Amino acid sequence: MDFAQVVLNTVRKVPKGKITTYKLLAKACNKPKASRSVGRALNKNKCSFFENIAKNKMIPCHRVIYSNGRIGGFSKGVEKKIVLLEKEGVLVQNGRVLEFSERLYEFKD
DNA sequence: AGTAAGGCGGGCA
DNA sequence: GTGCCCGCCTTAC
Repeated sequence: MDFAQVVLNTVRKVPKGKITTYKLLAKACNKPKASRSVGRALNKNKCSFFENIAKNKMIPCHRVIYSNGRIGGFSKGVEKKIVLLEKEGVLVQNGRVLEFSERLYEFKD
């Protein structure tokens, strides 16, 4: 299993209405320092929700944000992710997730 | 409080 | 195999 695949599989575990961070994702993959690669892995897999839905992959990359509660750069479509987050019940304002810590989903196994 | 620089880790040319 | 790229994180100012 490739690291990227592990990451994708992990992101898929995030329930609707919840979010996570790259750091937690990296930690969940047993690579706590690979937070950067995590983001790259998602981008590599072209995690443009629609495309994933079409492929039945459903990788909610928009649920993955920074550790400081800010939205990442994503694929130049941050605002679109914000809309999706709001549709899932996650309020976002000024590029930040409201009650981010409470909505944070740690992969506590 | 916000901003700057450094460092670590995998993917890809 | 080497080097550069990045959707990051953390520490320092």
